[in-house]
Amino acid sequence: MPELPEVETVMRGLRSKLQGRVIVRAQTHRENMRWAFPPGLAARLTGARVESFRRRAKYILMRLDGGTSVLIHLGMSGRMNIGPRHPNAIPAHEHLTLETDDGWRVGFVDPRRFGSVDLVATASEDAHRLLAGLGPEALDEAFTASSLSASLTDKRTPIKAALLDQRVVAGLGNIYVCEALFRAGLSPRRSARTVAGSRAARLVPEIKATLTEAIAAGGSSLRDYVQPDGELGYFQHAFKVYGREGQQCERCPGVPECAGIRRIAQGGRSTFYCGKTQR
DNA sequence: CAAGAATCCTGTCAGC
DNA sequence: TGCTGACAGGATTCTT
Repeated sequence: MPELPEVETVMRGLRSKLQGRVIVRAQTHRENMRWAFPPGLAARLTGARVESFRRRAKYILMRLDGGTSVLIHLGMSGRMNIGPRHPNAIPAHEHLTLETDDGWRVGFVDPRRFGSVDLVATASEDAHRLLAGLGPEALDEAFTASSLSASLTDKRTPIKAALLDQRVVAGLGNIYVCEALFRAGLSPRRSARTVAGSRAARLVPEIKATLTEAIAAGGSSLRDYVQPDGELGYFQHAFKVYGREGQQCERCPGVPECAGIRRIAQGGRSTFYCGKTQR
């Protein structure tokens, strides 16, 4: 379920285990995920020292010495697993394995293979084709009500779809869009251009709070962002509307005219919302 | 050009 | 228990 908070938490987990370490061994176990791995990926990783990490939208950037960064996207089903180095067989759907000089083994597992790995020059990371068109980071101070308003002004698409568009704001996915719209009291069906203005002023702080709270939940529930089973980054998080079709929302306790949380399809994806409090 | 649909792939789960 | 179909948190690419 990698949206911004999960990717952030996975990135922090990788940082806690890999930053400053030397990769003594790297192996790919197929030639591609969503796209072909870049030529020489394993060779470039082998012997490299991991300098630092950062996240951009739902991408993780791992900077190596020598001026190369590894660009990682977890897709829909991507996970990072870490554990003591061992000689066992490759786990199912593990496509990339790294081993560090202090005895850890990191595996990138992605059954659905919508994830990706690429190399990019550290000095020009943001010029990579996958990053170049991204909008402002959802948690960056450059993402404001006025900046959001400006990008929604002419959009007739539903606000739900607009917020999923990474060119409008980077990092949100289906779950947190639903959650943020609920908190802001805005209908996911509302035309995006009608959110420009005062409604955007209500929405932006809720987007940020939703994401910040989710990241905090990950940070507080996981030691070094690593689960006991070695999986990085994921955590239990209670959603207010996502996945709660038919349940009473927290704003309508005992309100008879509230039909409960609805589920509709928008652009082929499920949207959850309260028809009474979200307008 | 904007917006919606199709698409990549496998696992899981509900229903029969 | 086993089969089938729907669906899944993404984002690019293709069509309209």
